[in-house]
Amino acid sequence: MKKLGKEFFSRDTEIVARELLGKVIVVNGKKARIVETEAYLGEKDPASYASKGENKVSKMMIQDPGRILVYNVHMYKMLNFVTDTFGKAGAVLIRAVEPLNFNARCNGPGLLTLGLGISDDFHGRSVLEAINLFDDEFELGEIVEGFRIGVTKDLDKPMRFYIKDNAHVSRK
DNA sequence: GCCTCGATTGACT
DNA sequence: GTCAATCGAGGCA
Repeated sequence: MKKLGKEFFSRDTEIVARELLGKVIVVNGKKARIVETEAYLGEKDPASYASKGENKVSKMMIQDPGRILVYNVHMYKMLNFVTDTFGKAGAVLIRAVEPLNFNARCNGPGLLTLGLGISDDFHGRSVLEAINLFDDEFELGEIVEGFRIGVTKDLDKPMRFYIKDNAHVSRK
């Protein structure tokens, strides 16, 4: 299996979000396949924290790519990967994964962090060190584009990507 | 310190 | 479809 490096994340957020589908994430000895992602862009994206000035999340979004970004919404943690180049805000939210060597519900951004044991400790650390991502040449089905879920102000462009007919994709 | 809000989820009508 | 649990961050004083 090929391990994903920093260069994978040093590209447009949208491209990274799309190509993250089907990749294998390994953390805490647990393996899961990514089946759903969303792209969050810079200042021009009203749903992105980067459009709300400087804060914990946006400061991480402009860091160098390949970092892990964790934040809270209600009582749940969200797992994101920082994308694009240093100084340019961008991040991909992992919305759903398919568990491979363990058993837990992971069909939602708040649930997969629970299932994988992601905590605030991961915030700011490198994808190359705290988490491993692999490309195992998985045969993707059709990729579906859609609008983001749960955001109050979305763009007029689809920023959500998921694998068609995958049972582990989050709700509706 | 106090108040509000949210990139959520699950239970309910 | 509606609603509440529950908590960190941000705004304000």
